[in-house]
Amino acid sequence: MAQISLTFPDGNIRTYEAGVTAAEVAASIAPSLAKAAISAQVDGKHWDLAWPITADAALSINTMKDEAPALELIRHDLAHIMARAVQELWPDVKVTIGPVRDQGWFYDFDRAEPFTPEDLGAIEARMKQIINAREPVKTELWDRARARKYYEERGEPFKVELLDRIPGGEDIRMYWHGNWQDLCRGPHLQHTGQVPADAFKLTHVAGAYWLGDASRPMLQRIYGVAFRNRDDLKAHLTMLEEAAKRDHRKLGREMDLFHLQEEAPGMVFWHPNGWQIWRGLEDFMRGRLRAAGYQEIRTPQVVDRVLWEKSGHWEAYRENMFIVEVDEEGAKEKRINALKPMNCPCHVQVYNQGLKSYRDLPLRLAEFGSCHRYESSGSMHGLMRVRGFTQDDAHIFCTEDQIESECGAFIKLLSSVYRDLGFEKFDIKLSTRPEVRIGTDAQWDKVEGALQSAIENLGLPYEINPGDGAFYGPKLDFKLTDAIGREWQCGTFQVDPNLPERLDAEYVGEDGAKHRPYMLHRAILGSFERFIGILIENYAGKLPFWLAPRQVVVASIVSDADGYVNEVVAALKKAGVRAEADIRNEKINYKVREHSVGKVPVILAVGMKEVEERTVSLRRLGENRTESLGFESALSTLAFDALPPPMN
RNA sequence: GCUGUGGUAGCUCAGUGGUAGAGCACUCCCUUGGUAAGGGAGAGGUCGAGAGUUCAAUCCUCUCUCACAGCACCA
Repeated sequence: MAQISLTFPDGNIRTYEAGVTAAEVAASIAPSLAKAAISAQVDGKHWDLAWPITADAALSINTMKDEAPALELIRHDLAHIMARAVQELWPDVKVTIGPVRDQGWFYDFDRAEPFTPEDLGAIEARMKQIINAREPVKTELWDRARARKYYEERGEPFKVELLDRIPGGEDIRMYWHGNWQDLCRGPHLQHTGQVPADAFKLTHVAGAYWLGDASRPMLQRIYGVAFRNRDDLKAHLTMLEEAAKRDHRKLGREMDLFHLQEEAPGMVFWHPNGWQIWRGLEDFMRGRLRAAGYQEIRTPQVVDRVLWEKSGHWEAYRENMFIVEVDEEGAKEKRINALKPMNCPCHVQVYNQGLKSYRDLPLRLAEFGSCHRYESSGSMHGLMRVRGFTQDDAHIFCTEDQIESECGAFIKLLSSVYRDLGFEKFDIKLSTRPEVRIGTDAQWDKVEGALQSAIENLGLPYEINPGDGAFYGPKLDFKLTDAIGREWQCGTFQVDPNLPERLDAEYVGEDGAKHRPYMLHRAILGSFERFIGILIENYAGKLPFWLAPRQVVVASIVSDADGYVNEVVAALKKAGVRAEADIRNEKINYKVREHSVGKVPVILAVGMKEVEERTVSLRRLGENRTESLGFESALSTLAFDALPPPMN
C-alpha cells in the first residue's frame, strides 16, 4: 500500500496508508476525537469521515464546535431524514432535491395534495424517531446505470432527471440513512443520532417550481430551520419574532403612516405622518444633491410609445409597463402612451435641449422621479416592492475620462447619506462584463478599471460579480446592513454608453467635433417607498428625531395646565418642531403609554409644578427617566434636534 | 404569473345554513389623576365582489379580486 502524508492544523505531519478514511485518522489521534468527529476538511474541502483519502493533504477534523461544517451537516442530514420521514408516512410521494439554505434547509416533494400544518407535526415527530433510533449513515459509490435503473424501478422520475444532469465524469454517490437512501454528493454525519433532536423545526410549506423553472411542475416545498442546540433555535425564533415586530406594514398601520387598498394594488396612499417622513427624507436628499453639484429636474409621467421604442424599453421592458391609450380627437387610431417605468429616457430629452459643450460636462441631472412598473401580483410586498414608486434618480452625462472621479464622488455622497440615516455598514459589488455585450474589450477595460480604482482610491472593500454587468456597461451595487443584520440593496451606479447612442445625445468637444457622452445612472436610496420601509424596520419605528413624523407631544397632567401646554406647543411649532398638544381628559399614565406606543420620540409632561416654574418634564422614547428643563432650554434643544444631520 | 392559506367593526380576532360577537380604539358621562391602560354607558358591520345551490347563504359551490407565505420575476 502506498503511503500518504497528512498535515494537521498544528503543523504536524503524519503518514498513513493511502485510502485511509478521516474517521480512521481521527481514531489514530484520540478515541475522544473519533467520537466527537463529525467530518473533516481535506485541503479545505468538506470531507465525509467515511471517504478515503488517497493523496497527501492538509487535514483537520471537524467537531460540533466547528460551526459552519456542523450546521451544514446537521441541516443536510435533516433534509434526508425529513425526506425519509415523508416517504415512510406517504410512500407514494416522489422525492426531488433538498439543499441546505440560510438558517436551515428545504426539500421539494411531488405530491398531489398539499402538506398541512398537521402533516408537518407528524413529519417532525417521525423525524425525531429516526434521530433517536441512531440509524447509521452509509455512503456508497454507484455505477450510473445502476442508479438510473434503481430510480426508474422505484418510480422516481425527478431523481432520474437529476442523475442525468450530473456531468459525465462525476461520481454517483448514494447515502443511506438507515434503510432509506438518497442520491447525494455528501458529506454527511455518521449516524442520525448526531443530529440534535431538539434544535430543529419545520417552519412552513410552499409551492416551488421543479428546478426553479416556471414552466416545470410545481412541487411542495417544506422548509425547516436547524441549529446545533436548542438555545440557538430559540434565539432564531426570537429573532423572527423581532423581525415580525418591526414589520413596516404593521408599524405603518400602528403609526398611521400609509395604507394600500384593493383599488390600487402596489400603489401607496400616504397618510400625513408617513408623508412627513417622506418629505423629511426628500428635503434631506435635495440638500445633499445640491451640495454635490446636481441640478434637479422634473419630467413627464406619460410619454408616447415612440420614445420608448427609441430607448429600447418597448422591446425589452413592455411587459412591465403600464400602457395608457388615449382617444385623440379626429385621430384614426388610439395614441399609445406608457407611464414611465424609468426616468433615463426623459433625462436624455432634457440633456438634448440645446447644444452641449464639453465645458458643460459632467452634467448631473437629478429627479425624484415617479415611476410605474407593472410588477407581477405575487411579487408585491408592502412598501418594499410596489408598482408606483419614486426613485432618487440622477443621470450624470460625462466623458469617459470623467467616469472615475464621478464614481468616487458618488460613493462619497452615498456613504455620507447612509451614515447620516443610521447605516454604518454597506457592501459594494462590482458587476463586470457579461458574455453578451456591446462595445470593445478596450472600452470595457477602461470603464471597469475606472470603477475599480474609484473604489480603491477610497480604500473601500468590494467584491466582484463577474459577468453580472448590463450588456452595455459595468455597474456597482451598494448593499446596506440594517440593525438586525439584514442586507438591502439600495444604491446603484451604472455606466451606460448605450442610451446616449440610441437617443442621440452628444456634445461638442474641444476639437469642435461632436461626441457621445457617457451616461451614469445612479441612485442612493433606490426608491423612497422601499427606503422608508427599510428605515421603519431598521429603527423598529423609532425614527431619529429629525425624521419622526410627530416629534413632540406636550401632555397636560391636570387640565389647569392646558393653557401652558398650548403655549409650549405654539412656541415649539414656531421653532420648527413638529409638536402636538394632548389636553385630553386622561391620566398622564395613559397619555405616556399611548404616545410611547405611537413612537413619539419626546413627551413633555406638564402639571401645575411646571406651570409655576415655567419648565417642562421631558421624557424620551425608550427611557424611563424624566428630565426637568426650563422652557427656553427645552425649546432650543428640541429645535436643534429637529434639524437634519449637517453635511461634512 | 404559479402553489397554498386567508378576507367578519377602525385594529386584533371568535362564530353560525335561519341577516352576528369579544377585546382594544371611538363617542358621551363620572373622574383632575405626576410618567406605559381609572370607572361607567353608548354607538359602530351589505361578514372582499359577483354568480349559483337552497324556503333561507356571512357559512356550501364556482368565478373574480386583494392580502399573506413561498416560488418565479426584478432588461
